[in-house]
Amino acid sequence: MLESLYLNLGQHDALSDAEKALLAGAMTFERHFATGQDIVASGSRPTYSTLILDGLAARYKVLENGGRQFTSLQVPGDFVDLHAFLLKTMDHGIVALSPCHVMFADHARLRAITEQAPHLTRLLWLDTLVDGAIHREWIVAMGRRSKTSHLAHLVCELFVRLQVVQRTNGMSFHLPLSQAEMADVLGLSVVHMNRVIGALRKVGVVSWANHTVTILDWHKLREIAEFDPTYLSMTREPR
Amino acid sequence: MLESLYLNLGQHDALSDAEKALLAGAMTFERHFATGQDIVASGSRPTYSTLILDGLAARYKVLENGGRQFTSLQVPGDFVDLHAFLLKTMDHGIVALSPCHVMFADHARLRAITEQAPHLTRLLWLDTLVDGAIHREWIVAMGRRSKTSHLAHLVCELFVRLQVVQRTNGMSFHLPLSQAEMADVLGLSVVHMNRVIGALRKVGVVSWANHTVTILDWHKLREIAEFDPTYLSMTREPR
DNA sequence: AAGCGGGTGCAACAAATGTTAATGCCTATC
DNA sequence: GATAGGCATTAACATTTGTTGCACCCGCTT
Repeated sequence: MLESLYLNLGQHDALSDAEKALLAGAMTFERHFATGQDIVASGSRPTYSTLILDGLAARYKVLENGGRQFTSLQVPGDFVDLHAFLLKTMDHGIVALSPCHVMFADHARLRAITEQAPHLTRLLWLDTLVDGAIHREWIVAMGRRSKTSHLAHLVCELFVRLQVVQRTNGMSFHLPLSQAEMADVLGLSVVHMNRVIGALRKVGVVSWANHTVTILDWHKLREIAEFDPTYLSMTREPR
Repeated sequence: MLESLYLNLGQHDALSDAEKALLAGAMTFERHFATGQDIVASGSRPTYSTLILDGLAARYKVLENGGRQFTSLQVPGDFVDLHAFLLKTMDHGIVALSPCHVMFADHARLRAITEQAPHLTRLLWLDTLVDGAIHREWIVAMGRRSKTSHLAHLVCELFVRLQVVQRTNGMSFHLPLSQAEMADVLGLSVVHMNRVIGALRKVGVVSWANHTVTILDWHKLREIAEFDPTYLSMTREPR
């Protein structure tokens, strides 16, 4: 059941059986969310953190004018709100972008892990640090990349992250977002999002239909994106 | 000497004298950096983390076309690269935006803190989580705010953060960035950066000259920015 | 079968933003 | 006190991005 979490945390450093047991012990109940449902509400003060077992979710904020911006995409094996364990108050919401199967980790038990299991604590901390590294990469993409490059970068990132948790199929992966939702990821209008996807298609690096993205030319895609996966910390070393 | 760090960490939860001593004990030597110097190089694998005692620094990435994007601004009391303690490899550089006085915390001693001082460990973890929260707010600003609102939001954020570490002077603070550097924060051209600063001046909410920003109308500025400081976690509560 | 709704795709035009270039004001330096 | 360089500011023009509106397709319901 927690295989994705073990794959996710275990990509950075070895995870012992005892540590896996501690993680499993922190888990409480499971739940399913339908597409579009809020998994965590902005402003709430959760007493548990949410692990995605299956499905795709996103963090988002909404402005007064109604504009929505996604600040991250979360794949299976990700804690969507591990930060709330210490930040306490959610300053953003989390929405299910597909049917989501999740499991809740109790904050009191996470706290016990920080008291008794330093190495596992560091791995959980690291998980949130990688989150931050992804945020920084998104900031760079939004500020200084062309929109085509930004989208290419996102495709590279998602492919690599999904590969870690074994959610890719050859060079394809499932991406259930509508173009309107993609626009809220890149910070564009729907019309322009459509243009940018068209541009990536036109140069022949991806096919994109029926919510399935297939990378046709990884080398060229990576070049357009200037994608360097260093920020994902995928090397296994002592932490 | 470490007063800014204590103020920064202590804003989220009480910091005991024993914890202050542990932090002080993790520190090694100090150093000064001149404006424009790299404090940490991209791609390096530091064995210590850098605390800013005084001055302003920024994280940045540079793209192949020469474009630079700052991903954060760091004020006194901030660890600029605490994440490198666990991420190991720097995927971005850190540059001094003013003369910087810094002090280095040894990673081996930070690791000892994670083994022996769970509460302090959580506070350090929290510090990196607030970093992430700021990143998310920047993503929203870049994606969905008007440029004027983005700049207003940045001014609000910097004012509040500098106030915590007692670097404000009434409603003014020192901001040593040139407009070209500001453009690399907001992801704009220099010319447009100038237009946006002009727009904020024109509505009379700030004066901005000689690297000094003065907030003339906090209420209105906050309104333009839709600034809500929740994401900075400035409430003191058990963590 | 007809109608509805959501999503994609596209065209025409409007607005925002980038580029290039010029001007003027400082300050450091010789 | 002359000069050069960095920076802020503005203008004119080019490019990118947003807005509005519509056509089309597909799955679903009536």
